[in-house]
Amino acid sequence: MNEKLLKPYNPKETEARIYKQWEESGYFNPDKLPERHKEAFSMVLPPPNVTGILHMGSALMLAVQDIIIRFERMRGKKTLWIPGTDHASIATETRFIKEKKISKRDFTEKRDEFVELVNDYALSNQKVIIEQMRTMGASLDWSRAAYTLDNERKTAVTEAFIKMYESELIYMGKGKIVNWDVKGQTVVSDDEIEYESVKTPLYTFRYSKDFPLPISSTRPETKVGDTAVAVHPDDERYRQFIGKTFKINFVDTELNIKIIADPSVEPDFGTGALGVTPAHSKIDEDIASRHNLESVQIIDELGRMNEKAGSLKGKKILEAREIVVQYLKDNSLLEKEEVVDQNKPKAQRSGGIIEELPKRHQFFVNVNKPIKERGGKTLKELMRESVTSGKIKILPERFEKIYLNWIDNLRDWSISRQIWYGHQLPVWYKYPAPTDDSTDFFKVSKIKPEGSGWKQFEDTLDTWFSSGLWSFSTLGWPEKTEDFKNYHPTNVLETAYDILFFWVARMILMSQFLIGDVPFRTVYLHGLVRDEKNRKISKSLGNNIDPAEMIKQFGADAMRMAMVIGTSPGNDSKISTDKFKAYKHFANKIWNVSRFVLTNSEEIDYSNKVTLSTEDREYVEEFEKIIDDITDDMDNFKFYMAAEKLYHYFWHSFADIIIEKSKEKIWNGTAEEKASAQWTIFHILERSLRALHPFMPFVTEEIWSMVPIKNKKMIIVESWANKKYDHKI
RNA sequence: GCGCGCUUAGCUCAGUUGGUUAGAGCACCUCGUUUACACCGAGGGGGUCAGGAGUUCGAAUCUCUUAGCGCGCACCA
Repeated sequence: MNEKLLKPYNPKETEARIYKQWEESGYFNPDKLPERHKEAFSMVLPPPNVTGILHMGSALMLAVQDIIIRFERMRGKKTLWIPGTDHASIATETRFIKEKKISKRDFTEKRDEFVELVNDYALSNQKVIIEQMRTMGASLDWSRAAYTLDNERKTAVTEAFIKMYESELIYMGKGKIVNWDVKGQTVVSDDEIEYESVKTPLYTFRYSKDFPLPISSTRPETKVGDTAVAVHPDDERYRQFIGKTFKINFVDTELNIKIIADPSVEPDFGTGALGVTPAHSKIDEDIASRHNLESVQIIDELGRMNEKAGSLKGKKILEAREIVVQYLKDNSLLEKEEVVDQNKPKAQRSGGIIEELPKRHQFFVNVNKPIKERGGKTLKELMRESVTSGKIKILPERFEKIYLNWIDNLRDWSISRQIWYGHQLPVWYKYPAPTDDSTDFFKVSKIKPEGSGWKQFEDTLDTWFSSGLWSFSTLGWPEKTEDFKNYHPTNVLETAYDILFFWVARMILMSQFLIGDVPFRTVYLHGLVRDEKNRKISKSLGNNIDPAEMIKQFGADAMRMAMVIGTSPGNDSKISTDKFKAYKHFANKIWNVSRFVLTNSEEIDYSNKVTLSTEDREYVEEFEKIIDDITDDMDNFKFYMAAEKLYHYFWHSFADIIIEKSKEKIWNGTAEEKASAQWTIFHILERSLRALHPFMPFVTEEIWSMVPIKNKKMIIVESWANKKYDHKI
């Protein structure tokens, strides 16, 4: 009888020691697992950002994924779970600038110096995060740890970019409209925009007194960039004007407005006439390209009117709007002013206004281009088919519909960012760049091209470009490594639903094009963790529960159970300190039950037959049935269910009934009754510890070290509790 | 506009293909402490399963519908 057992369970004294034992055992590394582990099972950890400390969402994902990997390891799989961290380009750089109160302008000629500072900052954060992942008990193979910006991953990113460029999937958009984040001073993708619904005035007016048709706009200041008015071809009201061009003076700017007919115009919306601003609206850009209209940029990258805006030059957007509205009033051009609902686009990361404007030298991924190497299918089709064919299963299923809905509306992915911390594009040009964007002024290449004067493009890649390669870049791709052969496609991708498009979809895109296969078989999505008032946990609300603090107070096992129980797939979950407390009590319950069983039973030799009483046999059979159920739940990703069943069985059947009844038999029963009862409680405890291990690895490993079983190993590599996986001890 | 969810006990949520008296945790109430555990045990109260209609021998579960809440995408002249 171990003296440790006499005191209450103390996670603090136990966890770090156990984690060290696991690491020393090498069992996190599939190459060092015992013989019986043959069939490969792999997962990649969604790499946490190196922007700061671990949050509740990461704690949830670590808990769930570690449960999966420990379960499969016990079932005899050759398990690989790859850790890593994400440089999170835009997020890290923004955070660094804010925290250190640094201005990029001070580094105008010293980009390398700046990048090095950000990198130091990132790596020091990385250490903290990695340490916290360990405290969760995560059985990650640290020998294979990756960083999205390390050398191996740089090689993968460059290779991917060049391959995509050669297949004409990556192209340079020559003055194509981008989403410009005025505050963050960078281009962002469509997915990085959030919409805020606001009330805003909609003005209905004419450019000038003699202009025949009124138009409506919430942004009259952009109308100085108009080159056409579009009407529906069947609209009787305006048919007579189609094809005519009007020369007008609008707020001191000369405009040439051509009246065009385009079926995309809704006759019933507003006046049925649409002022076309080709430089500042993607829709208008499309109309303009159909009608060969001139495009005039009138807003600059600082969010001000430029020299093409005449007297408005230099004015901020809102100032310009006021001036224009005043002009309309002064000249009796304003016909109507009404308040309408509008979705105002904002940059998700910086919170800044998004302006649509044309920008040169920006790169895009074409999602509609047929790919020769992939049977003429487009990226969009490949992404779609991966799921519709059933090759990838998304759980819960409703997210498959959400995914497909997103694919159907997908536009080309803009991948250039005006951020310094990240993967610089492998694209070179002769300085200075030509002004006319002639087709071959740049070269795509791993290294600087021969000859003098070559300069690398300043821009870096969208951080999700490197994350998209994660399922195979972590396995050594583009090298043909053993790891890649053995572990790709990975089995399960477990992540939060809010990065389904950002990450999951991009991984499918990259893998389908570069590998010709899916990156994983099953996508299991968990929800967001919210506080007890159902608010999203965030720094600004100050409602952040620090996982590290919870682990200190209640132990990692309690933390894991609290994260998992009550958390159904794809649904947001609520967390409160009460929940941690409840499972801390449970850890102690397991401890106390073990103390009782181990002091009241002896070493079990499973080769010796014990004749069980009818009652005890029923207990054992009932237990086996429950373990079968739990195994099913695990197979179906119902971890919340499995955990709850285990909790309930262990406490309210095993402890409250079976153990209570065994006391009488052990203390006052016949020799047969005693032996039967002892065997039963020992057997159920021993099996329960195995079943509990994926969920509560520390306390079960600690107790296992005291359980008198012949030839036992650490519980982390023992067989799963299910009879099917029973092998003689 | 297109699409997807949710509404079950005071709170947080389960409830698989329709099948006895609808479950759990927390909270609450009563009783109990010399021998595994008060981080405990025994017992208890509490629900028109959002409203309505239908299918069925039978509906929390399937269909339609109303209301409220939430989410994704698109539009946003």
